[in-house]
Amino acid sequence: MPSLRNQSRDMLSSKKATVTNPRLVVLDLLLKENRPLTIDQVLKLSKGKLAQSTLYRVIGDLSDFGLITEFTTPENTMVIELNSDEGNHHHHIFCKDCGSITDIELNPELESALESEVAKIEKYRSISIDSHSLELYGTCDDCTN
Amino acid sequence: MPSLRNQSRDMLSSKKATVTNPRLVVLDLLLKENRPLTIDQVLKLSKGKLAQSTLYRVIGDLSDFGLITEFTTPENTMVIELNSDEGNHHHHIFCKDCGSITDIELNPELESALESEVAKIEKYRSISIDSHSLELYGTCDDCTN
DNA sequence: TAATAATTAAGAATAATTCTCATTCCAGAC
DNA sequence: GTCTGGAATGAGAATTATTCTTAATTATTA
Repeated sequence: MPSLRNQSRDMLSSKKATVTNPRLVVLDLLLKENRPLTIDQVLKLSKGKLAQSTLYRVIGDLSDFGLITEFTTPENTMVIELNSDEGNHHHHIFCKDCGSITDIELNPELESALESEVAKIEKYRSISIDSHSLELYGTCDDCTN
Repeated sequence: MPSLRNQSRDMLSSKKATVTNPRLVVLDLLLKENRPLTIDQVLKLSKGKLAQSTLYRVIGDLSDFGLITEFTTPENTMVIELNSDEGNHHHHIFCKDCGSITDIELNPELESALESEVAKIEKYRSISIDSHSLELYGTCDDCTN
């Protein structure tokens, strides 16, 4: 039994979640690929081991457990990503040519400048802001060359 | 003939675009409401003067002319917004309760810090970035009280 | 290992958006 | 003002992504 599988098991157990095959398949894949994956990618990479409806439900479950995060591409399709232990905040670059999604972290000063600007906006407008997302759109490394 | 209508006409003419009723209806509405509008809002506010399929096509056309911008809500439905003459860059706050969408501008220093960070990322990763969007999710003024 | 509860798979249902194509409208030539 | 060719529209069908339903299967725990 590969180590990935044990990691996935542990992740589920640590959340007191039932350990089922579809959940393991999705977690294994995210651990193995170590990058955000679209629904299509998950389905293809898991080679028919998952029913599509199951995938969507499993994604909902894993999100609820706090193990993964969902977001969407500019074309409005779902992407999932493993939550790191530290839950570190980051952003994404979407390549308009190949559709690849890359994680980026802002330099910490900028990120905290952003946070404090958000806090200012909250106060000034008397609204409350739960989260923010910054997304970059462009052409990736591979597609530029 | 109201002034809105003339403004809308002028916008289309200035782009050498054919002036048609559906296009005028959409532009009039955006000028009148002066805020981002969802597809549903446009359809309701235009009270059956537009076929849904026409609306989607007109939105594509107006985007191509550079008159409006499309983006999407966290629930993945389309929103359109008039492009200001200066094309000033701004961001959005989405209220998770009432779904309202509000424009915000970052303070200029932060916005330019963001720009230069993006430039740095471009250089460092040898990618090219066309645009970025920052979106805030929370609860608006009205829904907080 | 059996009972119970949770999860799955398949396909139907839904929602947003795009497409098709026959009809209608607009803009420029007369 | 009328004509005409190309552009745009409207109605509904088609498509795509996602969610829902339900009977069957699987996981947990006693």
